[in-house]
Amino acid sequence: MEKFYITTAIDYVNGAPHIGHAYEKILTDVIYRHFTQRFDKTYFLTGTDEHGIKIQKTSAQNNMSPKELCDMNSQKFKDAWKALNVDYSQFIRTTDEQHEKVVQKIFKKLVEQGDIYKHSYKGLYCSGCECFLSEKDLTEDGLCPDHQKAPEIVEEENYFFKLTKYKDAIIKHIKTHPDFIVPSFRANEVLNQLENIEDISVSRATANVSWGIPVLDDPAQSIYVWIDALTNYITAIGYDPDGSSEKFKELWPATVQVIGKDILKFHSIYWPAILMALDLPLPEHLLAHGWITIDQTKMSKSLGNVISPETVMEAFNLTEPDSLRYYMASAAPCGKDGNYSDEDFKEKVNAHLANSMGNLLNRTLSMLVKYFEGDIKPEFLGKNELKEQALEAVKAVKHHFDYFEIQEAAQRIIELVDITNKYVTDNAPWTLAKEGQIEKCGIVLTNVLQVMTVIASLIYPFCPNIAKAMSEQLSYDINTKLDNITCEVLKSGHLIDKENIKPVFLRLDSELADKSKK
RNA sequence: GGCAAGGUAGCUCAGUUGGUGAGAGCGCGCGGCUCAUACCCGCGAGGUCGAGAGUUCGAAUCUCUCCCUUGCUACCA
Repeated sequence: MEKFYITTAIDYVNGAPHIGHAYEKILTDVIYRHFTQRFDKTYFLTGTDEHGIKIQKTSAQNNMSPKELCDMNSQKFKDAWKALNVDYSQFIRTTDEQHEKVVQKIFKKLVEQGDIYKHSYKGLYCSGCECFLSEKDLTEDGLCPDHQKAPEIVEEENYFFKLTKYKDAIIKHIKTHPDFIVPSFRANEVLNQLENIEDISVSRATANVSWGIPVLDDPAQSIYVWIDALTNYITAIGYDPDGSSEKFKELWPATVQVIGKDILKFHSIYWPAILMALDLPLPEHLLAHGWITIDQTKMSKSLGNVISPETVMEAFNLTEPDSLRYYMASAAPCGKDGNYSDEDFKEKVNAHLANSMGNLLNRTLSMLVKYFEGDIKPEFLGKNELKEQALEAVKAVKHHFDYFEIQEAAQRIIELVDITNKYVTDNAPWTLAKEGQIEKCGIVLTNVLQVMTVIASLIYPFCPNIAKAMSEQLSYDINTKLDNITCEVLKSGHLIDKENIKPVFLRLDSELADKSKK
């Protein structure tokens, strides 16, 4: 029995979720759902990162307590993932009591074993950044480039984590595990960054940052984001320095941790170092995805082009998230940036989901009803020329997922659809029916329907609702494991009545799409 | 500035270690079909493979120079 544990980055709750957050969760969910079709034990963790001075400030501005703000925004993320059919197993919040307790214990353990030490530090502190800046970070006027104000000179005694102690081990790990960082071209970037690594500050004066987890036995210091946030991946599933849960022992190390390319440094350097200090194995893969740009422009609040998943759903009047999921997961080669545009979205989902895949099922079932009253006769079975191609596609899709080539996997599925459409046209069952070659006609239709069950399974991770609609019309069990796919599950007997044949995905209306562009 | 990746048909891109006349998808044009969600199938486009030079019997594929783009370096999915 193979296990599969996948995580997303936890989102900072200083605002509402946007399409970039959604992209990561959809991508993760697609991967997760695929592996649920293969493995018995799968687990998907997501959540929110809730401490820090930004939350503290934003909540004060809004006359709320930090916890109230976190509760409110965290709920927005949960709602968004529900709307997008993101089927996480657990949603962790860094304000969860269990998490906070274990973080304190981890911190204490690292202090006791000498991996965390106290150190007086004098430097240029920007309260906006919530961190010390070096002089080269500043503008010519000596201002923080991001907040346009002068940093203060602050001397503070903080706790530091001995990152440098693990530098060589991390370099070695990256070099000996070429598939640790996906895509691999990012590994070079990380190795470069490792050259100039220093110990990192892992606490803040509670006087400055009160919204954080206090250091055990030293409440004047609160634990900074690295130890707090990164450890969520293990605290959520029951890690405890004093003895971890069975669940933890079963799930850790994570199979793949999905993150944005911007936080790869923290996940490929800080996080492995922390794990090494705790004597825990490292995750098998870090999957660093790119950004979603909007109409070729990077999405940002200042440009006012931030799109939320709801905006897209409403613009196209979508009742199900399947098409958005399909588009986002297959829009970009994994790791590179992908672009979102209304036009491209409409074009892709219409072509693939409606015209090719949906219509294929529709036309075939219609003929089965028209010529055979919806019955599959025994003599139609067992002569499927498409079987090999269908099983080949299953193999290829699995292979692509093994390497997190999600776009390629989607392409391969559509390729199988195209092959099958061509098969229908080439064999022209409507002509066979007219010419009285009734058995051959039935065989052709049955062959196609058998392939459709395979397609339903393969498309399921991307489009769970569409896949379910397909499987219902085929009386197929969508929970079939990929290893059990035979391309001959349909048996003789009555399959469907005319009134139960329904398009599984309707074309996006062009007028509607035009409207949404305004 | 440093490190890295890339510039191939209108668009998005494939093109292993150099070698049959340079490809796919989408869009577009024409043709076919009529079972189907005005769908599906076939055919076509003639792109100096960023520019220049070099190596070679032969280069989109190797070398050098130049131009341009992007990523990382430098909080943020």
